[in-house]
Amino acid sequence: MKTIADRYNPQEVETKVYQDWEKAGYFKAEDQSKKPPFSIILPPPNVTGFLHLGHALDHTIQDLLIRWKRMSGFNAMWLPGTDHAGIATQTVVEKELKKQKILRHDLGREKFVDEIWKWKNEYGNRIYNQMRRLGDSCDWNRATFTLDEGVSAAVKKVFVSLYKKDSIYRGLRLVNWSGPLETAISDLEVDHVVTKGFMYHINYPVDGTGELLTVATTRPETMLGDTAIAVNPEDDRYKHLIGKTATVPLINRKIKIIADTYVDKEFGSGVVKITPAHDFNDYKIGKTHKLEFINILTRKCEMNENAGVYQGLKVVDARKKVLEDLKALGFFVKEEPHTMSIGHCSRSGAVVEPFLSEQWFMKMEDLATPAKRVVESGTIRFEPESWTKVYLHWMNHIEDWCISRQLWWGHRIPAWQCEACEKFTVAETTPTVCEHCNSTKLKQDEDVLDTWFSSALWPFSTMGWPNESPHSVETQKTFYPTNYLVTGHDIIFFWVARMIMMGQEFKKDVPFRTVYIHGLVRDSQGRKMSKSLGNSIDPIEMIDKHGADALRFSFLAHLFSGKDFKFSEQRVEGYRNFMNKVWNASRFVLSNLQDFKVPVEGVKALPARAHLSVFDHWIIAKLAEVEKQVHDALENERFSDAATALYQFVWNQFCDWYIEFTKPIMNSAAAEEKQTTQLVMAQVLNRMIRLLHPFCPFITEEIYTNLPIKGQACIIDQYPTVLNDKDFLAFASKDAELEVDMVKEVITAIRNIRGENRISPAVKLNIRLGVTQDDVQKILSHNKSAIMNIARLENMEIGADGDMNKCAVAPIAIGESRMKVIIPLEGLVDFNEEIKRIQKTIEKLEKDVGLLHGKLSNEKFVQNADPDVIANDRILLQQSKEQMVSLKDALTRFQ
RNA sequence: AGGGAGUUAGCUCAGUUGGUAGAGCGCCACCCUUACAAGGUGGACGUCGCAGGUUCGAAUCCUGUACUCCCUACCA
Repeated sequence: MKTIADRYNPQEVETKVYQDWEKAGYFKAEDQSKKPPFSIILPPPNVTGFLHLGHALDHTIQDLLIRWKRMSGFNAMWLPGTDHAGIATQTVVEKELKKQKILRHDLGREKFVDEIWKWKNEYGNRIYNQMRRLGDSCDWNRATFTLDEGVSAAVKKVFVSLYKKDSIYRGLRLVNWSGPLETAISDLEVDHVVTKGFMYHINYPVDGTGELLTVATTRPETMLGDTAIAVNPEDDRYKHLIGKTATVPLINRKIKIIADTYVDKEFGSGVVKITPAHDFNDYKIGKTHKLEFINILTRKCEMNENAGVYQGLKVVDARKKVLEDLKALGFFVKEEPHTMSIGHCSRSGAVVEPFLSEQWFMKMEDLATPAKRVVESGTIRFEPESWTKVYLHWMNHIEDWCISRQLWWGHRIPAWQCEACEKFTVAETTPTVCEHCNSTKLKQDEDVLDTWFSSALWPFSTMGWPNESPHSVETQKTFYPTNYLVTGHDIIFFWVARMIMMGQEFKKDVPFRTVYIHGLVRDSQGRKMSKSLGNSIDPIEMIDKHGADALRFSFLAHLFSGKDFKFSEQRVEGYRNFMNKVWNASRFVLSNLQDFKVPVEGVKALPARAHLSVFDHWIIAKLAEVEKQVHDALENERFSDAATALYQFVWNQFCDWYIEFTKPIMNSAAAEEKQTTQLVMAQVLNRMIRLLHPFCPFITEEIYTNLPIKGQACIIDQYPTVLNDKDFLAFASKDAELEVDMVKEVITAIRNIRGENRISPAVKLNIRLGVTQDDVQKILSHNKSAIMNIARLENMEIGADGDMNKCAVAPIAIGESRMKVIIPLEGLVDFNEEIKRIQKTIEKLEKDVGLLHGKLSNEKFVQNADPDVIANDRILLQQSKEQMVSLKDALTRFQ
C-alpha cells in the first residue's frame, strides 16, 4: 500500500492524472453503443482566445454533467471546438501585423488570410491546453473548427437552401457600421456608452414665409444628408408649415416639411431634421414618407462627395467645421449639455455609424415560428425557467438578420455576381455560368458571413451533417439532439435562438433538450471583469495557485440558478482547504488500512452485520442520505445543493465524527471489530471519492489509485446511487442514527460547557450523566469509551443526578430520551461564567415556553393546525419546562 | 419606454407544499488533542427592503411602494 503526501499538492498530480486519462482513452465516446447516449456540444471559444473565468465556469458545469453521466453508465460525448470569430481574430492579426508596419490592404486578401491561418495554427491549441488544465473531459478526437471543410460544406448547403426558398435576400439597408474595420457589425458587437455631449439648436429658413424653424440635434454634421424636416401633426406651432419646404443651411438643399407622430412635441424644439441614411429612426420615417436617402459617408466613415466642401473630413472634424460655419452664417442658435448613449464598436472602440449599404439578410419570421413552438411546448426547456419568457419575447419581436460582413476572415458568401446582368448565382460549388444570362463573367461576392451563421449550425455541422458517410450518419443518429446546452444569458438571442431555428429547419428536430443558462462571472464586488478596471482574473493562475479542483468546486458550490457569479479568490482558497481535508481524511483512512486484507469481492465486499459498530451503521446511513441528496440535486440541475451536500458529508459527518469515533477502535479494539471497521471505512471512502469525482476529478482520481478497494479508474467507475449501492446501504440503521445522535449531543454539551467556561482541553474532566431511563443508560454505557475519548474525560459516571452542588448542568432531550450532563466545577473555574451560561439558557427556554404556551392555548391554533405540528409543540413545551426547572435548580446550587 | 430578476447575518448566498430563520467566508475567545494550523472547539451577529392584507400562524401567499441590477429599444 502506498502512502500519500501529508499535504495535497495539486501541481504534482494534475498533469499526470490528465495524461493518464487521455492515454487510456476514457474521454472517447462510441458512435454506436449499447449504452444510452448523453451528449453536449461545447460552445466554441474563439480560436485565438484565452480561457477566461466565464469559460471556466461554463466548462466546469458541462464537465460535471459529462463525468456524472459517464460514471452513470451513459455513452457520454462532449464535443469540443473552436470558433474562427471573424472580427475578433481578424482584428488581432491585423494589430500584430501593424506592429511590423504591414497593413491588411497592402498584403491583399489571400496573403492576409494566410497570415491568419498561420496565427491560428500557432495559437489554436492554446485554449485546448488550458481546457485540459481545468480537467475538461472532452472527446478530443471530435474537436472541430468552424472553418473546417465539413462545417464549411454545411454552411454552403444552408445558405443555398435558404436562398432558394427566398429566406435569404440581398437588400440596401441601414446597418451598424464600424469605420476602422470597414464592415457591418451585429448589435452584439455594439457597446452602448453613456456620454456627455451637446444638443445643438440650428435654424432652417422656411421657404417663402421668412420664418425660421429651429431644429435640435446632437449630430449637426448629418444635416448635410437631411432630406426632410418633421413636426408633429398635432403641433399648433408648426401646423401651418406642413407641406412647405425649407432650406438646409450650408448646402442650400430644399427639403419638405412633413408631419409624423414620431415627433415628440415636448422634446427639444419639437422639430426634427430627418437624415434617413444616417439614423435608424430617420430611416423608418424616410421609408414611410418615401424620402431621398443621401449617404454622406465613405466606408471609412469620412465625409464623401455628397458633403461638398466637407469631403474628406472625419466625422468629428466635420462636426466642428459645420458648427463654425453655422455660427459664421448666423444659423446657429445655441448649444445645451446633453447626455446620451452612443454605440461603440466593441472591437475597434470607434463610434458606430448607421450606414446605408448593400447587405445579405435572412428572413426570420418563418424560421421563428417552429422555434417558438418547441419552447412553448416544452420540447426545449430553459433552466432557469424565467428565460423562456425572455426568449419568446424576443422571438415575437424578431427582425431580419444581417448576415454579411465586409471582412476577409470567415465563410465567404457562396454567391457570384454576373458582370453582364448583375444578378447573383448562388451555389454550393463555384458556378461557371450565370444562371440568369449564361454569361461566364462571374465574380464571387467579397463578403463573408457573420460568425454566428456557422455557429447556428454547430450542433449538427460538428456531427458531420450534411455528409452521408457511415460515421457521420451514426454520430448524428446517436447524439443528435444533444442533452444540454450550457451557456451564459448574453448569447441567448445571438446563438441559442438561431441554433433552435436551424435545427428545426434542417434536422427537423431540436438541437438540445435543456438549455442551462448560468450567470456571468463578475468580480467580488459585482463589477464586470475588464482589462481597464484591472479586475480580471486568469483561471490558469487560480489553477496554478490553488488547483483546478478548488476552482471547480468554488464554482459549483456557489452556482445559484442563473444569477451572476461573484468570483472571489478567497472562496477558492476555502475549497482548496476542503481539498486538503479530503486528502487528509483519505490519508488517515489509508494509514489505518496498512494491515487490511483486501477482500476478493472488492467493492462488492460487505461487512458481517454482527460486528458492525454503531458508528459504522450510522455513517452508512449518512452515506445513503448523501447519495440520495446528490442524485436528486444533479437530476434537477441544483449543482450547488449537490456540492454542498457532499461538502457537509465529508467534513461534518465523515471527518468530524466518523474518523473520531473510529480512532479508539483502530487503536485498541478486538481484531475482529477492527477488521469490520476497516472494511466499512474502506468502502465508505471509496464511495465518497466516487461521489466527489465529477466535482473535483483530479484529487479524487489520485486518491482512488491508492485505495485498497477500487475499480479500473475513478473516472469510469460507477457513480453510487441508493439503487446501485443498495446492498451496502442496507447496513444503514435508524437505531444507530438515534444512538449516535445521543452520543454526539452529550459530547457537544460537554464541549459547550468547556468552551464557555474556558476550561482548557488539556484538563481531563470528571463528569456525571444523570439518566433514569434504562435504555438510555444502556446506550450511554455502551458508548462510554467513545464519549470519554472525544470529550477528553478522566471519569464518567452514569446514573442518578446525585449532588449537583456547584456543577455545570446541561439537559439533553432527544425524542423520548432525557439526560443531564453534570460537571462539577469546584476548583476548576470561577463560577460566574457558568452562572451566566445557565442564565442565558434559562432566558432562551423561558422565551420558548412563553411562545409555545401561547400557541397551544390558542383555541384556533389547536383547531386548525396540523396534528403533527401540535403534537410536536406539546413535546417541545414539556421538554422546555422540564429543562427550565432543572436549570433553575442547578443555579441555586451556586449560592 | 418595454421586458426580466432581485432586496434574508459584516460579505456571498440557501431557505422545495405557510409551523419558533440556515451555510460558507469574515469576526471574537481558547487550543500545535497522534489525518489535516490549508486544522480543532466554543462564541457573537438578522424587525427576512417598507406598508397594508389573507391566516390561529407569513421570509414564504396577495396588493401596493421604494431601491438595485440585467436585457431590449433608445428622444432628435
